This record gives sequence, structure tokens and C-alpha cells, in this order.
Amino acid sequence: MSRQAPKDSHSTPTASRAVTARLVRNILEGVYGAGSRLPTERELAEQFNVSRHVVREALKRLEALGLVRIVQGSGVYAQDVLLTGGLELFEYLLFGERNDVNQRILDEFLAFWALFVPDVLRLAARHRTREQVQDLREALRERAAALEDLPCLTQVHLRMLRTVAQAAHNTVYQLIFNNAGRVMARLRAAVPLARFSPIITQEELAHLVAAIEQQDEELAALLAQRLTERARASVASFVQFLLQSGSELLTPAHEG
Amino acid sequence: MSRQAPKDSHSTPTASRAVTARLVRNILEGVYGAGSRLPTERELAEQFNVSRHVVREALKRLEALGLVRIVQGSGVYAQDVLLTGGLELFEYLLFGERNDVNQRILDEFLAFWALFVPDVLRLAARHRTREQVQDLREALRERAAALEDLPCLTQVHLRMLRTVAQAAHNTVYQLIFNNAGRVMARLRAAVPLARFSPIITQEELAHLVAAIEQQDEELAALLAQRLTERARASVASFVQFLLQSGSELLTPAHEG
DNA sequence: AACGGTATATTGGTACAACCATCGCGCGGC
DNA sequence: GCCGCGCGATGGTTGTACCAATATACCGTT
Repeated sequence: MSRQAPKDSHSTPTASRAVTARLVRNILEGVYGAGSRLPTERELAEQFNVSRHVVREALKRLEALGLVRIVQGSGVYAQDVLLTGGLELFEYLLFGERNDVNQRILDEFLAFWALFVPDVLRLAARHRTREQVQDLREALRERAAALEDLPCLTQVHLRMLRTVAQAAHNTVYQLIFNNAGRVMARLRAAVPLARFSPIITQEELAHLVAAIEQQDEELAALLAQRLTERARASVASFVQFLLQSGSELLTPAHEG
Repeated sequence: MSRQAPKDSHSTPTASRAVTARLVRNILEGVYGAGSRLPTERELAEQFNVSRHVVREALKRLEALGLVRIVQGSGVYAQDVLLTGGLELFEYLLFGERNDVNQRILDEFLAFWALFVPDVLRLAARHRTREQVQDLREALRERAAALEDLPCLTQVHLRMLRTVAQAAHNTVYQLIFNNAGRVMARLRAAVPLARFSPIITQEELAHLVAAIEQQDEELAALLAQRLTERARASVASFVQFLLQSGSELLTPAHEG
């Protein structure tokens, strides 16, 4: 029988993945200038003390990420991330090597989020099915039960948003949500945000769900805008607090 | 001397890339069900008549794209694209094997575009520098010169949008634009859209640039919304025409 | 009969070695 | 001065062997 269900086992740390991570950081931090040629595969292999195959597999991953261009007979060339990179790279840009957070990029992400979520809500209100409204109602009840358990609450929030993204019936937004949601999850995991609890009330969310049910696009978008703006302000003040307390979680914007 | 400037030479078609493409399509078309295990590396190697290393490199690329999860000792497992995939996969979803276009996904993309562009314009109006306004003015002049040359005009449009994305000073939107812009370029290359010419007038764009210069967020967003909605309607009617003429460029939404 | 641990087969990970295909640059001929 | 050939550098492919993690089957214990 064909094996099924690979569980959620963590990825085994392999040499290949380690080299990949090193190279990604090197590119993102400009060790290899945009457009310039990387060392040859053989040189990298020697440098990292691994076989050439390991380096090659790592480079293939970078190629798939759009970080390098590989051309036979010539070499491997670093790409300009901001000019050719895709959204999948954002996670790498926001989080540093030791899971620290780049402050400027964080601001930009929150600005994006504040525009993105209302758009999704608009589409969700337009295209939602009755089933999805039911799903949201159920998620709302789950939230009520989990109101005291912060980590769990975050999970519930993200699942609600996923449902909304599905209700939007738009592949693009769903994919963007997959990217952004991963970032969100990592953010809340990385930051001890115990002081975030009472930002959003159960009534507000119920109001929002009702707007979706009645397909009131404008109202749904407006409510979402208010909530995201408030969350944004809250995170900003929290960041302020972190900076004053000298936390190492945040790295100032170091530009090139 | 270290070699520089790798030119724009097209990627050499290699066995590794071919296998990658095959596997990507297989996953996206559900040949391997979401969550199920793919054939072993050795089996795939035999199946495609290549060495195991080639298969491995292809699989690394899929892994980087988020299409599969690889776990040593167990196997390679297909992921559910809509649940875990990132925006970089959209291009693969929209375009089929022979550069045909999935109609439903196209609709969704246009809906996204109509919401995305105004958001970017809003941020651009908020954060633009004087230099970037100058860049836009210059691009506008270039556009005037290229008004008759349709392919060239498309290029100019995308470059203007890139400038706007940069003016937004937001990494997220810039990365999303990189994804979406690639799709846009491919769309216009794939579709013979000679009848698209007179959609947007020079005056309208000038108006938009002025709004950016004066940092009138609402006006910029509003104008952008009008333009994108018009473009959307135009494309829709064009698709209608294609369907009636029995073009093979479009594939009806074939769902699973 | 139910449970747990060990042996074994399966499968991905790494290594070394050799050779092919393509590209770029320089040398030499025209 | 320009063109073309060829050589060296570099990525692409193959083969084999072995290592490491995982999954399964088997067997003994309880």
C-alpha cells in the first residue's frame, strides 16, 4: 500500500538545507552584489566542505526562489531581489538569521496588511457561500471558547482569515494569504505579545461576519479597515516598548 | 577579472528543468493527490530516463516552490497548493502547458488587479519622492512617443507601474508587483490584443501622476480604480470574442 | 491477546569520480 | 581591423557506493 499522511514531523536538518540557508542570507545581505557572479560550484563546495551535489541542489532551490540565474558554461549570477524577487522572499527579508525582525520591513508589512485585509473582506462579502458563513460562525464560537488562551486565539484568528480568503473565491488572494499568513504566524510566535489580548471584541467580529452574510461589501471592508488599523497601532506601540527596553528582537533598518 | 553582466540569454533547456516542469504540472493537475506520496526518486529517475541526481535537483526546486515536502527515509509528499502555496505559483496556475490561459483564473487575476493597483497608487501618493514623480513624468513622455507601437507600449506601462510600486516604498507591494507584473507581461505576450490600444488616454495618466505629485491618496486610488475597471471590462469582452471565435488560447475552468 | 522492542527493508542524503555541453575569451589567420 | 577557430572554464549529467532517517514486520514478553 502507498504510504499516506506524512505527519507534521519537522524537516530533518541536512547539509543541503544548511547551505541553502547560508546562500540565501548571503544574497539577501548583498555579500554577492546584485548581478555579479557567485563563486563556482566547485569553489562553494570546497568553501562549505560539502560535495558539489549539495551545492548544486542548494543552487537549484535559490533558482526556484528567483534569487539567482544559472547559466551553463558561464556561472551563477545573483539577482536583484527587489526587481525580480517574488512574494515568497518576503519572509526571508523580514526575519533575520536569529529570528530577529527588521523594523522597517515590519512597518511596511503592517501597512500592506491594513490594505490587504479589507480588500479580501470585500471580495469575501461579494462571493461567499452560505456554507462559508456557517464556517465563520463556528470559528467565532471557537474563538469565544479560546478567548483566554492567547496562542490558541492566534490560531483561531488565522483560521478565520483563511476561511475568509477561501470565501473570496480568488486564487490570487488565497495564495497571498498563504504567504502573509505564514509571516503573521511567525511574527506572533517570535514576539511575546501577551499585551495584545483585548484588541478585538467578539461583537465586532460578529458584526463583520454579519456584513459578509448580507453581502455588504462596503461595510465589511470598512470594518476590516478599522480593525487592522487598530491592530497596526497596537503593534506599533508594542514595538516602541520593545525599543525602549532594548530588546534584541528588532533590528533597525540597515540599508545598502 | 570576474565575469559580469550575464546578458539576457534565454535559459538553456536542460533535462533537470524539463523534469521540473513535468513534475510541477503533475502536481498542479492533481496527478499526485494532495498529501499523497510521489514515486521514489529512483522510480522517477527510471520513469523519466534520467539519473537520480537530476530528479533530486528537480525535487529541490519543487520544495523551494512549496509544492512538495521532502522527508528523509519516508518520501516526497505533494502539498495542497491552495492551502500552502505562495504567490509565485500563480503563474503556473494561470498558464497551462502550451501557454494557454485558464479562463476562471484569469477572471480572478483581473479582480485582484482591480483592487491591487488602487492600493499601490494610494501608497505611492503617500510616500512618493520628487524624483519618482520626475521618473513618472519622463515615462509619460516615453509613452507619448510609443503610442503607436503596441508591444513597446506594454513595456512602458509595466515600467510605469514598477516606478509606482517603488514609489509606494513598500517591499511587500514591490514583491507582489514582481509576481503580478511577470504574469501581466506574459498575458499580453500570449494574447494578440491589437484591439486594446485606445483604452487609456495620455490625459488620464497625466491626471493620475498629478494626483501622486500632490499626494492626494483618495484621488489617485479613485482614478486607478476607474482605469483598472475599464481595462478589466475590455479584457472580458476580448475573452468573449475569443470564445466565440473558438480560440484555443483559453481553457474553460476544469475543476477537480 | 496486547504491547513493546529489535531487525530489516525502504527511501532520501552525501560523497567521489568521470565525462558532456555550453559559454567566453584570446589567439591566429585573412 | 575583423572574423573564426580553439582552448579553458563552468555548469549539466551519469554512475556507483555508502550513510542516515524512517517505516514496517517480526518476535518475544507480559
